[in-house]
Order: sequence, then structure tokens, then C-alpha cells
Amino acid sequence: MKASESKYKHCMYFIANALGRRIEKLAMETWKQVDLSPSHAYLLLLVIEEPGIQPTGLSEQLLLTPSTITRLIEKLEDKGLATRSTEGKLTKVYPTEKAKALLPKLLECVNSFTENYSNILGKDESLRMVKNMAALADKLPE
Amino acid sequence: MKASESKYKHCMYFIANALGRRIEKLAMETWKQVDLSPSHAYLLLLVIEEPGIQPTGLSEQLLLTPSTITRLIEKLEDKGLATRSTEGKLTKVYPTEKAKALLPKLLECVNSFTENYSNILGKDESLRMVKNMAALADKLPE
DNA sequence: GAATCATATTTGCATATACAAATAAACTTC
DNA sequence: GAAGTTTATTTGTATATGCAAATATGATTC
Repeated sequence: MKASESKYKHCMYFIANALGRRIEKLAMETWKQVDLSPSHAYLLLLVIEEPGIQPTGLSEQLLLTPSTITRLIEKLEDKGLATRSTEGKLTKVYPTEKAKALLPKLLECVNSFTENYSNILGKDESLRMVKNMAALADKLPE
Repeated sequence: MKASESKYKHCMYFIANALGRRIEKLAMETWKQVDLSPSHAYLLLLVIEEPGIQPTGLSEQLLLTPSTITRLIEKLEDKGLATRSTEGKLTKVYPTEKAKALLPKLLECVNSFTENYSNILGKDESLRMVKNMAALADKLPE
């Protein structure tokens, strides 16, 4: 069924989550190429861009809770893509060589995902909607 | 951090999910009053409105997979709010008396949630955005 | 410098959701 | 009417995420 045919088509909760799940699915397909979930991939990109970034910084950038960040990093460690070094109460996260070597493919995925939804949703429409949705998110409490 | 300040502010995956999580949080607070998650509540409303509705119908209305629907119903059974009756290969779901008695409160929650986000996001803006987001979701593959 | 407070991170636990496989019933076709 | 196919539902398992508590470090205040 289409979202706009559901009895809850007027409900923000329903529509925001339905849209999120569908976008997530699309993203998962793209990132499967490098055997990562979208969250792991975006976190890894931040780590490559800024080696030594801390969980707090990642949490802020990704709008995910610190505990979720810990779990994401753990998985990247398991995959040999990131390392953690504890310095006092701080933790710094670094990309491994393997991760750096993967960068071109990661960027390719970013592009192909963007192209993917732009083709489906329309390029201008997507840009506009992302902006508007970000503005909505800004207004809501963390 | 605001969504529009993140490095991924232009990414549909990132923004759609961040918005979804924030809306979900708001919805959870509302529905806590009746000790239900938003998904359980909306499912229960469908069951009250159409006693005997089948998991397939619920799955279509809620845009959730059948297995998720099964799990949601199980929980409502545990709470004494719904019952299932298996007839051949079909399953029909019914509200209990307890659920029917709860209806006014459920409707109150629907209203207070809508008011809640309308106040935060602006009434017209919310309406327009829900419509636009539904249109986006429609275009994406299930 | 000891005691308190604040900050960063992790851990234990709970939840919602999905996928794939299993089950079971109904339908088709010959 | 038997065999194969389709449909409806459930089950087993995996995932991402969050909250609250635990831990550990650093900062402040007296």
C-alpha cells in the first residue's frame, strides 16, 4: 500500500517513520557493496576525515546517542576498519589502513546512493525536501 | 547539534532517519500515558475500528512487515488488549473490552500528539510536510 | 589535598523492526 | 482428487537504537 493511502497518511509519526524505513532500505542496498550498514559507513567516513575524533563528536555529528556510537565503533573494530585508543577519560577513534584504502569505494557509495534517490524522487525535489526535513528536525527536542 | 549543522545535513538517509527518531521520541512521550508505544497504539486503533481485521490488512495499513505485526499483536495480547482467533489459514484480531474502554484515552493521545507537533513545527507547515513526505514515500519501493 | 561535582565512555538491558525459513491452509490444474 | 502452487501467518534470528546505571577520569571548591 502507498503511504498516502493509509488511514494514518496525515500522521507525522507514521509518515516520518515510513519514509525513514524506505530510505534506509535503499541506503542499505547501496552500502551492502562494501558490507556496511549506512550508519557504520557514515561513522567511518567521519573517522577517516578526522582521525582521532571522539565518540562525543561522532554522537553530535550523527545525532545518535553515545551508547549507539560505542556499539557502532565496536563493529568497525571487529571488521578491522577502526581502532580506539583510550587517553584518560577520552577515547579517540582512528581509521585503519584498510579503512583508508576503502575510502574511494565509500565515496562511490555516497554518490551512487545520492544519485539513486535523486533519480527516484527528482533531484530538485530531493534537495528541497532534505532541507525542509532538516529544518523540522531542528525544531524538535533532541 | 542541530540536524542542519551536521556534515550530513544534505543526506536524505541521515535527515530522514534523524527526523524519524525525533518524531518517534515525541510520540513515545505522548503514548506513555496509556503505556503503549506508538506502533502498538496505532495498531490497536485499527483493530478497534475494524474488529476481525487480519494481520495482512494491518501490515498494509501500517507499512510494517507481517512478522512485525505478529510481534505487535503478541504484546497487545499480553497486555489483555487484543485477542487472535485462527480460522483456517487466516487470523482475525479483535479488541478486548479493556481495549474498547481505553478508546477515549487513545483518541485523546492521538489529538494531543498532533497538537504537540503542530505547536512545535507550525500547523500549516506540519500539514504540508506530512503530505510531501507521504508523496516521497509513495515513490520509493516498498 | 579531600570531597564533591561534572564529563566521557561503556555496559546491561530492552525495544522495534526486518529477513528468511517454517508451517499450514486454500486454490488450481490436470 | 492428487500434486503442485500460492497465500497467510508465525518463528528463529539478527540488527540498530535507546535509556539508565556503572565506571572512570578530570575539574572545582573549600
